Amino acid sequence: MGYQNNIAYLQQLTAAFFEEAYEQLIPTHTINVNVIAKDIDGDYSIVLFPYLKRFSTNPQALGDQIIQFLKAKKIPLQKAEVVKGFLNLTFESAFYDARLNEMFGEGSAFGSSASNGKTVIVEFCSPNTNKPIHLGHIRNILIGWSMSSILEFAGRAVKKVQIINDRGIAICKSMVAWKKLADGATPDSQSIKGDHFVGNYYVQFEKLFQKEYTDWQSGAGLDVYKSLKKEDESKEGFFKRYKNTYFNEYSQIGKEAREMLQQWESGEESVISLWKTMNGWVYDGFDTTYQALGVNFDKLYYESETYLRGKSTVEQGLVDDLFYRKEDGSIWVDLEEYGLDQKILLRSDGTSVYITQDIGTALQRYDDYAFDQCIYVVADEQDYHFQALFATMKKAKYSFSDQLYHLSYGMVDLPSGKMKSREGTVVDADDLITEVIAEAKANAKDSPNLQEITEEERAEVYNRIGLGALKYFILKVAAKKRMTFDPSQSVDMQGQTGPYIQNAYVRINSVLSKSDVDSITLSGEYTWSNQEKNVLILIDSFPRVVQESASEYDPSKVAHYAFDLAKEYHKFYHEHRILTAETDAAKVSRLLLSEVTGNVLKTSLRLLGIEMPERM
RNA sequence: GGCUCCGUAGCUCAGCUGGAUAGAGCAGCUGACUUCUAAUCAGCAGGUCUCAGGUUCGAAUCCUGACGGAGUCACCA
Repeated sequence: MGYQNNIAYLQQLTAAFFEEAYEQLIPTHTINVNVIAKDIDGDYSIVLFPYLKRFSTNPQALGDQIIQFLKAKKIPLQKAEVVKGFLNLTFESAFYDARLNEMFGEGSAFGSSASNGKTVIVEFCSPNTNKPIHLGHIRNILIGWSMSSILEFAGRAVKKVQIINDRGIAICKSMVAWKKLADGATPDSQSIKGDHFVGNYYVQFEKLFQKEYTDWQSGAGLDVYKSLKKEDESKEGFFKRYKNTYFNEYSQIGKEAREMLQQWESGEESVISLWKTMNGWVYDGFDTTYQALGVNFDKLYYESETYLRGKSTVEQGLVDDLFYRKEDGSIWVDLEEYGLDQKILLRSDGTSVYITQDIGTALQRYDDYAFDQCIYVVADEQDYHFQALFATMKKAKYSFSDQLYHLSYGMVDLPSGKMKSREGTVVDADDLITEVIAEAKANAKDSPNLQEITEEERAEVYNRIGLGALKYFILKVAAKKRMTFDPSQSVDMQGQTGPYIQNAYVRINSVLSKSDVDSITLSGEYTWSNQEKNVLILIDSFPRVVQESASEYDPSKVAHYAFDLAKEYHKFYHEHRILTAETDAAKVSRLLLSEVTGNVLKTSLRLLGIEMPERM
């Protein structure tokens, strides 16, 4: 846990220099230390430009001063020179032996931070219970899961939660359609996964509704069109716009769904019972998908259990004069002081809206965990909603309102454009998972390295490789950016992919298993090559990458790092013999380098929710 | 229209708290497996970092403005 990486080390030394030579305190993190580009001589460089004016000196003079300082401190430098305003430093080879020994000593904890005593809640996934999980949820889940792992590794106590949108008009639609059409069918009787089963009835409802609406448009709806249309508005445009109003005011089947919602709210026993049954089917289906993805949660919050608390909180806020009531009875909050708008908190009929239950849920969570931070992993289409939610909590003076954070990620597009359920272009999560694993199997089944293991073990290897490809493909893109998901690219296993990284680990694993060397401590007998130093410098930077990924809420940093490291290792592997190295010193050095690299690769992928196969 | 985000190679993406000659992967072309796992490696080719100004020793990165794309501005979630 005490590992200090080389960049931080040099920053600290430079700060100490400025303090000693100029009696100036310069914050260490502002000192610009970089790993030197490959084609320039040296390991690290300190950028001197920022200090020239301030200390009225020139690069050469300042550089020389720092060099003298470092020499006096007995820093093991092999070379130090000033080049065009940069102080370029090369450590002695033996310095890296010591660093590698340290990294090895940390074992699988290398890169982690000691607990900082903070509790962080990460909310992710959070599906509706009326349809199965799709590609959009997968990105959400992978970001949420990975972020949780990274934060935990970086020293926080993490609780993974979801808010399940288990009530409301959507699930009632599925229930109405089931009652009309199912004739008692169940997921078991039809051999369909529960969430898909319920989702099918949701689709059936929409079909019935659409037919009813279309019929109406050429009958009674015509008069409505004529009397309400805007100037020059086409029939098509009008009826598109009018759909919600039709649903609420005219639709027969819409009325059935709304009545069911009212019966639900008033606790009508038969409705509650059907609701429980159908949601139960959905949860069984979800569980299967979570298991396939290898994720789980510490606690599930249900909207049906938190919305009442949201309502009463809003009503109390009205009494406390934080909110106001309009003439029609709806309750609003004025967020202009936060640069936002008026926002509705309760409908005129007293029922709750989206933000209402979010208020209740946040309070419930704070009661449960007294969190230091609560992170909501939700797509960027809801940016405004979360601004409004957080501002409302602030206005209501909740102590934790500044500890709420919206991890806003970009939505997933297909090469053909946006996913649209109406056009059937939504990529189903279960299908996708099945497909990537099948692809991995197709690639791996003839591998000579998988012949000696059992069928079960082989299946596990296909699993890890397929999911590794899928997860890496999604997580390598910066969370906040919108991404294009090309299904054919997502199953690629060459180049910048999960399997490429897994392959580097498998190679290491294979070499280590053939080695006869037990415990190793290096003592500088071997001089590292440049390529080996590239790997050493990279593994040294791992703790820094983890910190960055955590503080920027972005798993893609870890993803790119894992690839960079695998790439450097593959290159090293080609250029150097390990088990049959020139000398024993070279052999043990390379073995230790390989082992630490393997550790870091495994940890990196674990932080992304990807498991390593032992062979492939 | 207001606000927010995005624009880097044919495609998918890094680099953005200012640093050295803008990088990967895929796709294309050429090579390397009797040798520790070739899901690998080496090489070739591919760029007006959307555009125009500004800030400065230095700008893909920061500022301003345009252009292009997306999201949002619901008594939906």
